[in-house]
Amino acid sequence: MSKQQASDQSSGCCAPISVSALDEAQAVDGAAVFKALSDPIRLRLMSMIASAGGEICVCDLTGQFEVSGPTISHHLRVLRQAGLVDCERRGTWVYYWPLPERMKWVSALLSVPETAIA
Amino acid sequence: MSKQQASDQSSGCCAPISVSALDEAQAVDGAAVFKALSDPIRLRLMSMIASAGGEICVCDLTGQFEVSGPTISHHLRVLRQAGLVDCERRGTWVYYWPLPERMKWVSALLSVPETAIA
DNA sequence: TCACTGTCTCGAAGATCATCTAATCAACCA
DNA sequence: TGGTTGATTAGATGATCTTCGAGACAGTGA
Repeated sequence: MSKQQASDQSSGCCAPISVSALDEAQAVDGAAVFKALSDPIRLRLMSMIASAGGEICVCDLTGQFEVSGPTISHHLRVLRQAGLVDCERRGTWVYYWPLPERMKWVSALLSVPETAIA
Repeated sequence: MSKQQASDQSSGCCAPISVSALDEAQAVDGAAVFKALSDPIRLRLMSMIASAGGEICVCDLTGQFEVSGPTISHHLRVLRQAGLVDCERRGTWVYYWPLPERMKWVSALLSVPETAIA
């Protein structure tokens, strides 16, 4: 598990898109993260994982949605491949936790400096 | 033009997803904005519009991409429907500008407070 | 070893999306 | 009025995505 990882542009952050335009590679990487968050179920999963204060068991996630287990598992894999979360099996259960660096990177991409508003 | 507007949750911002979990309505609204940004072409369009320092003509956008004019027009409509940009025809040309409030709302949704990292 | 629980993978069906060409609309100019 | 240019809309097509059921895998406990 947690073998595959998104391309590693998550650390060195680039300027917000409101300051300088993205090049194509940055756009492809950014779009992949936004695509991972573009489903209401995935966004709620991400939000539940991120607000859990550490980590959260899959069994605590599945019950919150009206879709089947395999579907939740699929959505979690998409979030994992986008580099937004990671996971680990411990005994019977699998635990997920957020990767804040990646979230900060995406958030900064969209941030609007005060100087850019006026 | 600029008739249709995204549902108006763009002003009053909710807590970041790393602080409290989203309810379903917030997730649907947020996912719609992320979906609009989930295509590399749309993300670059958004970035070019946001970094133009005011507004930008469609004719300055179309030439930057290897897809046809109607395709660019389609992507711009998606950004418009997500409430991320607005536009106006002036004479022969159509100009687009960013809506920073919406961008700030999305950015804040993903922001990671320092207290939440430790 | 065997049964059971929790989670993931696989393959298929239906829905949605990106893109194109052709046609239309809006503004300008001769 | 008719021609030209810039941009959007309409309709079609191929690709991608969401979801499910069935089955496989990992771990626990009798």
